[in-house]
Amino acid sequence: MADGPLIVQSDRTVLLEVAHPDAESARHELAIFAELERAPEHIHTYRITRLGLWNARAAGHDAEDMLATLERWSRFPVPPSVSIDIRETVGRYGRLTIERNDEGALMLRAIDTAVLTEVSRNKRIQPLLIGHPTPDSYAIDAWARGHIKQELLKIGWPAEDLAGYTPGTPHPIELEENGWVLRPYQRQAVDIFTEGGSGVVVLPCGAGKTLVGAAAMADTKTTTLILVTNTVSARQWRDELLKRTSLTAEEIGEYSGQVKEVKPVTIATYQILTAKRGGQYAHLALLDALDWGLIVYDEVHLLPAPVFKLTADLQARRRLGLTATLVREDGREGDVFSLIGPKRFDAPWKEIEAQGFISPAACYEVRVDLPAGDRLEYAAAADDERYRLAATAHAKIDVVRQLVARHEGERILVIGQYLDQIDVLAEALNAPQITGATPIDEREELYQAFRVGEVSLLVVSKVANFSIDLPEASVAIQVSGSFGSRQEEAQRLGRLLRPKESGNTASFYTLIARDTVDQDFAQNRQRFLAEQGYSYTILDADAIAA
DNA sequence: AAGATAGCAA
DNA sequence: TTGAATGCTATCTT
Repeated sequence: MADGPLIVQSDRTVLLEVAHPDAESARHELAIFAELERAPEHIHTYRITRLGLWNARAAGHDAEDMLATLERWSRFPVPPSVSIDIRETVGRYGRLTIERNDEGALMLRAIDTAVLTEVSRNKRIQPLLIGHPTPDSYAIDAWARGHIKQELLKIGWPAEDLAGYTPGTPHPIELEENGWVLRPYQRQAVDIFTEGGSGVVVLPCGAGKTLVGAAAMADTKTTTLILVTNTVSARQWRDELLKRTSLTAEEIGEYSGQVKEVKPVTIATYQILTAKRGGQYAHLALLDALDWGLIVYDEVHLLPAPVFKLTADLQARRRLGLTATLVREDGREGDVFSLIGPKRFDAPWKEIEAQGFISPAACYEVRVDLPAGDRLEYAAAADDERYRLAATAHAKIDVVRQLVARHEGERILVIGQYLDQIDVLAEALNAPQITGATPIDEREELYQAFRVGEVSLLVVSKVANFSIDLPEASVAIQVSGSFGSRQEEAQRLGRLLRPKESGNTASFYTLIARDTVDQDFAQNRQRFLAEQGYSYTILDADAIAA
C-alpha cells in the first residue's frame, strides 16, 4: 500500500501511525505476531520477536500470513532481511518434536538430524538425554519433559510437544446452556485447545474467560484443578461453574488458607502453592492429591515464578492458561510458552467488538499544569519525594470536580494511591471513602449503596484493584497511579467498567501532572491499555473546564 | 473450634 | 525508587 499505516524497519520494529484511517485494522492483524513496545501519542512501536512468531505459528498462522499482513499495510517495501528472518524463525517451530515411541517412552525427534546433533551438544540439554536409539531421535526421562522444552526454547529450537497427556480420573461435567449459549469464538477457542491439549487462550477482559475454562472442563470430563490469583476470583469461578455447568456444590472444593478441601473440581490460589514451610513447599501434595486430568491457570500472565518450577513436573497433564495479555513484566513469557504451552487462540477483536460482546472503555489522560509554587517545590525535592509531590498535586482536585460535574448522573469511582490524598478528596467532593482500613461490613454497605444508586460517587484506594466487582461504575478517575503492576491495573479496569446496557461506553481518566515523573510512569500504563484494545486520548485540563 | 491479630512475602 | 493492598501462617483469645 503506497500510504499504509505501517513502517517496517530492518531492526524488526514496526511503526504504526495511530491517526491513519487503516490503523485499527492493521493493529489487529499485527498484534497476532508482534508485541506493542511503546505507545506514545502519534506513533506506536511494535516489535517482532521470536516468541511472538512462534506463538502465532502455534495458533495456526504461517509465515506467509504474517508477511502478507506486513506487505498489505506497509508504506514502504518490507526489508528483505525482515521477511527472510520471519520465514526462518517461524520455520524453526516444529522441527523438533517430543513424542512417544511404541513402548510409550518419551523421545525427542527431529526432521533433520543436523538440528538434533546441534541441540544434543548443548551442555544443558545433554544431561537430559538418556539414549540415542535411532539417528533421528533421543530418549528422555518423563520428568525432564518440561525442563528440556525450557532449554530448547532458550537456544532457539522450540519443540512441539506431541507426547499426549494422562487421561486423569474421569468425572462427568456438562455445560448447562439454559438461557445462554457459548459464544462462537469461545467454542472455537475451546475446540483448538482440546485438540492441542495444552496452551494459552488469550481473550480481552470481559470476553468470558471463565466460560472457556468451563467448556474445556466439559470437553475433557476429568477431575480438574483450577489455579487463581485471589480468593475473590476463586469464589467467582465457583459461582460461575455452579451456574453454567452440571457441577454441584459437593463436587467443587476450595483449597485456600482457610479451607482445604480436595474435590473432583478444586479451586486453589497460587499463593498456597508457593507457601513454604521449613524451606519446603508446604502444599505440594495438592498437585498429586487426585489424578488431575486438567489444570486451569487463570490470569496466566500473573503466575508467580515458583509455580513455573512446579509446572515443569506436570507436563503429562492437560494445561489451559487463560489471560488477556501474554506480556509479563518480568520477561518470563518464554516459560509460559514452554511450560504451560503456546498460544492456541487469540481473540479476533474486530469480530467480538462487532458482535457487541465487549466495548472497551475510552481512556483519557488529562494533563494538569502545576502552579508555579508547586513547580518550584517539585524541582527542589529529592528524587524519592518527587513522585509523591507530582501525584498528589493540589491542582488535580479542581479537575476531578469538573470531571465529576461533567458526568453527573453516572456512577463514578475516584481512585487514588495515597491515603492522605484520599482523605482530602473525599472531603472536597463530599463523598464516602473506602480504604484498606475500612471494616469489611462497612465496605459491603457502601458497595451495595453504590450498586443500587444511593451513592453515586466513591473515593477508593487500592482496595478497588482487588476485591471488588463494581460493573455499575461507568466512570473511573485515577488521581495517582502506582509503581506496581500496571497490567493488573488494566485488568481490574476491565472488571470495573463493563459494556453498559445503555450502549454508552465507559470512561477512564488518568490525571497527570505535566512535565513531571508522573508523566513518565503514565507511558507504561498507556502501553498496557492500548495493548488490550482500549482507545487512548490525551486531554488538556483546560479543555475539561470548557 | 472459631475469631482476632501480627508478621511475612512478593 | 514507594506505598498500599493481598493471602498465608502462627499465635493468642474466647
